Amino acid sequence: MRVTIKEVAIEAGVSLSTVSRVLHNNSKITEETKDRVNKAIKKLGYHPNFIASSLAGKPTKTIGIVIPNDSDELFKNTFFINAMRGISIYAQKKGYFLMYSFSKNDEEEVRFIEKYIRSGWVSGIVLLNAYENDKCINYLKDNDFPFVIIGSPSESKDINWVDNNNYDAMAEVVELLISKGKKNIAFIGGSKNLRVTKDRFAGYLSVLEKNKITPQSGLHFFRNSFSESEGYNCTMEIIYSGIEFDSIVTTDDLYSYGALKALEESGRKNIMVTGFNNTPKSSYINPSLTTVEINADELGENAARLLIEHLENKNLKPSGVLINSNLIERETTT
Amino acid sequence: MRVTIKEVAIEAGVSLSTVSRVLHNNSKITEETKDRVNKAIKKLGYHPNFIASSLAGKPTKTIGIVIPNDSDELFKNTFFINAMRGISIYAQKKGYFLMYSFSKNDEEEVRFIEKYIRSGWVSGIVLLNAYENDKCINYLKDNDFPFVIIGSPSESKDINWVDNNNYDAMAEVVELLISKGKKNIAFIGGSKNLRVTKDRFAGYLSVLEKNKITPQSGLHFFRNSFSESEGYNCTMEIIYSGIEFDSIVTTDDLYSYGALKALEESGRKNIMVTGFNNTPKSSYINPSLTTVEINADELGENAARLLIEHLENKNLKPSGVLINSNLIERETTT
DNA sequence: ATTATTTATGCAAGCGGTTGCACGTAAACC
DNA sequence: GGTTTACGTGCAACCGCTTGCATAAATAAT
Repeated sequence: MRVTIKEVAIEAGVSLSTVSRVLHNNSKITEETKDRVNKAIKKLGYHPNFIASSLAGKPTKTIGIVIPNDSDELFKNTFFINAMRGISIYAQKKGYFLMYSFSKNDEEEVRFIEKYIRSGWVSGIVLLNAYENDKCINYLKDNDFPFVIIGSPSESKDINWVDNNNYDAMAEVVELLISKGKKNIAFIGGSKNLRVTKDRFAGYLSVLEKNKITPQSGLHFFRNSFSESEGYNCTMEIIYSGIEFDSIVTTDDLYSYGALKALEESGRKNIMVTGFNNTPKSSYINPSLTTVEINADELGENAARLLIEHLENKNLKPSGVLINSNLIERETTT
Repeated sequence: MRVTIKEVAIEAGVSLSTVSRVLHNNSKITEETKDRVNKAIKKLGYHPNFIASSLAGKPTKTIGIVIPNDSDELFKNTFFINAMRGISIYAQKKGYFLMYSFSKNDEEEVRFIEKYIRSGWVSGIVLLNAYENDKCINYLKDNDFPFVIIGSPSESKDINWVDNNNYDAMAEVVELLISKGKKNIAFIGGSKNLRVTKDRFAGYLSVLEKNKITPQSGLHFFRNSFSESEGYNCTMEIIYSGIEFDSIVTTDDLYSYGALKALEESGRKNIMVTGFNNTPKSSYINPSLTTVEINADELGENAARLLIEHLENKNLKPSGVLINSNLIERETTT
């Protein structure tokens, strides 16, 4: 059997409570008894039993991570592992345990969250949602359970979130194109309902305005799914429309791959293209794609920080954190 | 406060023990009381508290996963996330929770394992070690703690492991080359101390022998680190040596990338090259690389299966499982 | 010296389940 | 009809730790 607090108490000649107090050094214990207890702990090789400790009321110091498993897109894979690693870096530093589960769909996602909460295992949850999942958020809010979401919530409900500074990131991209003499910049993005699309589009518009360029709605595209073919189609639409354009920015590398394909097929030269998310493929293709690295590690790390801070200080107000991204210049903008 | 077994007992008009027994339906309880209890459970929305249950002696049904975090290369491929997903698929089906931690180095790895065990949280461990880590294995064996390792142990110590059928996989690769008329096949692999290298090399030799081709030691390379530059160097060595060769097999895509570079630089044509691990880059480069998909999902899934089976049946003997891989033919072998 | 105040430590009641053993009742036996 | 057997259920101890409250000793105040 493992060494328990009881053996330590006997060895040190004190009561169980004293040992427990030494362990949490919360009460004023004489240096002398503290020493005795610590020696006993060392001598017996005692390690506290977290389960018992949790049952008795201490927080579990465990965070549950829920990962959607419904998307095969590659970038998400590196995104997830990096985010998970980021979370682990902060959590481990703070002595927290990490649990994870992959969910096939929204419904399962809620079920897992429920299980995490009801079982008593975890004291906080990180939602690694690439997109909206109001079911989860509502469930967590209804249960008043601490959580943080990576990605911004659609409306600014008062919850904890961590996201990129999408406005600035896209602004930087557009600045780059303008500095290269581009003026007619097309925009291909996801659904306009997504906060991320709105922010990136706003960043795009801001730079146009700053440079006294009138935005042309004929160059703006919002699609409901992320895929190469959507990028291809949008680009073809522009070409057929006859609207003048000299460059394309997108909110996801996938769109850009499609755009590049369309440009090549239609023989259009000197059109600069940029992407978003720095997917693995972006550096291997020819020409290599200028894109934005979103720093998933940092997103994860800050998500963990935010959550743990709120776990340890219950009356902190929910807040959001913006993480900077890096523009990676490659061949499609030269 | 959450609903406890006590409220259920009162609601159903039975004792705590009866409710507990219904929950585990291990003793003979009348259908009628069983019904009453189940109704009460449903009515009150009762969910068992795993923490209490674990304290009272039930297994935690939680598996700890330890991931080495010391190599950035490892994060370029999707091995880990896929293995983790594979593990989750089986574990979740069986109602197990999953914990993970990234470790910076061997030492930290052992520390995390120790923490997992001593805290009482986990009842089994999956080692996601790309290579040997005897410290961990020894620690786990010394403590007689259930675990499984993904990758084969160096010697066949009696432990649970899951690995690819590296012998057959490499044999298939070499068969392919021979079927294309190749005879002088170079081999570039990792350290010969690694079981994985030994197995793949053995598979390679077996096919040569079967085809009455005499292996030439001048075409065999074993390097201690996995990197593009090692692959480059080995290939250059062959070229300088003047030994005739018409193809190269490697035990990792990274070597192959280096080899391709060397071949291109030196203007050698018609040399077929194959890799291993199906890294993302392998399909994007030009020419695309013929390689072997090792099916990380399946490795993970089977690791979880093996571990859970042993957890639930203590007197099972340790065993190993071989997972098939798939040869992916691409342009470097056409 | 006596009483009031502080302080370090111990006591014991939980936290929410599990389970060996005891017990009462009903069925089975002679 | 009385005794044995089997079976379903309850009692209570326990898992290892936490913590409010009580207590005894030490210190300060009068």
